Amino acid sequence: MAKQKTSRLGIGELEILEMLWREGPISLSVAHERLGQPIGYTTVQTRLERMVKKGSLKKSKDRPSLYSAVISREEVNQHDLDLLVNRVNQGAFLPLVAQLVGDRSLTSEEIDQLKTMIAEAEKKEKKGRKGKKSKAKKKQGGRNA
Amino acid sequence: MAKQKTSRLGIGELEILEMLWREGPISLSVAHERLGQPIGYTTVQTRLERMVKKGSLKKSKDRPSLYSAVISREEVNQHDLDLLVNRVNQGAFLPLVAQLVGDRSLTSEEIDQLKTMIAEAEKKEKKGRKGKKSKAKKKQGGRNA
DNA sequence: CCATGTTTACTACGTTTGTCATAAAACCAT
DNA sequence: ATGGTTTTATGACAAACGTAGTAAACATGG
Repeated sequence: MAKQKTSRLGIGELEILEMLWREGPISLSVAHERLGQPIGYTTVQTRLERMVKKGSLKKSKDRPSLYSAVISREEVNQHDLDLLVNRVNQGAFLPLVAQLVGDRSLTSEEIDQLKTMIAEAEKKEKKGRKGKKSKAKKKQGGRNA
Repeated sequence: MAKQKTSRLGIGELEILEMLWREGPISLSVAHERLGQPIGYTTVQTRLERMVKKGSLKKSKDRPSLYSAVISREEVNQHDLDLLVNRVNQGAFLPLVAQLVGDRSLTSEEIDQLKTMIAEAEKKEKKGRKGKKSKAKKKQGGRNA
């Protein structure tokens, strides 16, 4: 199997995707507007078209064609998150959570949600520990090589 | 205020940085080895040099020059994490934590650490609530029109 | 039908990035 | 000093990207 290209989207592509995620399927003219930035009309067209060609966007058959993202915000986030996790200490994800949690002041609601989340995880952990004999954590140890 | 360049590092640069983070200051020849991949010697040289020129790496004056990352793993992670957070529902970070926590089976140690982490945050929250009057999270609604 | 405005297609150009070849320089063992 | 090895310096080329101009196709009010 081919070398699993890292396939990270460039910042430019992300910019387009972000717009489409929040604006939904839109025409080129609208895209140009919504993108704000002092950027040429055909420039946006080119960027959009290239992404269509690469498969990250699709274009509807409507008269003013509507462009929309093929990959969801969640998928991209998941992917980026994975890359991030694999970049931190041998795949440990706690440092990331720590950064996430430590860098902002949380509201008590958020704290509650976090607690719930942990409780969930704990329940799962207990079950896993009882049901199967030592599940051992997922493989993400030594990357591809 | 100028438009806050997104400045995301490309995947290629990240690859180099990752190597340097884990290997520490190393010479070109070592870098070539450690990078593993079937890649030409001078290719690595070029990539390294370009990054030096751009300021993301620095080269020592030793005889076989040693290359090292200028930005830390933490800084990059922090930055990427911020971008990620801003991409998720209006800056909400909980979805990310949820993904992080939900996608893997945690050990009880990890769960403990998470609890500790939450406790910390809670302490901070209480204190903040007493000291200042309602923090109110800042929105990040419309960009530059 | 036709002038005019909108949408789409095609072409072009400069920069960045990945890939590498050549070759000059510096180093080292004999 | 001399030849082989390692390190460093340059030059190149193609693909990807951001930017945008030109023009063909299409739609529409008159």
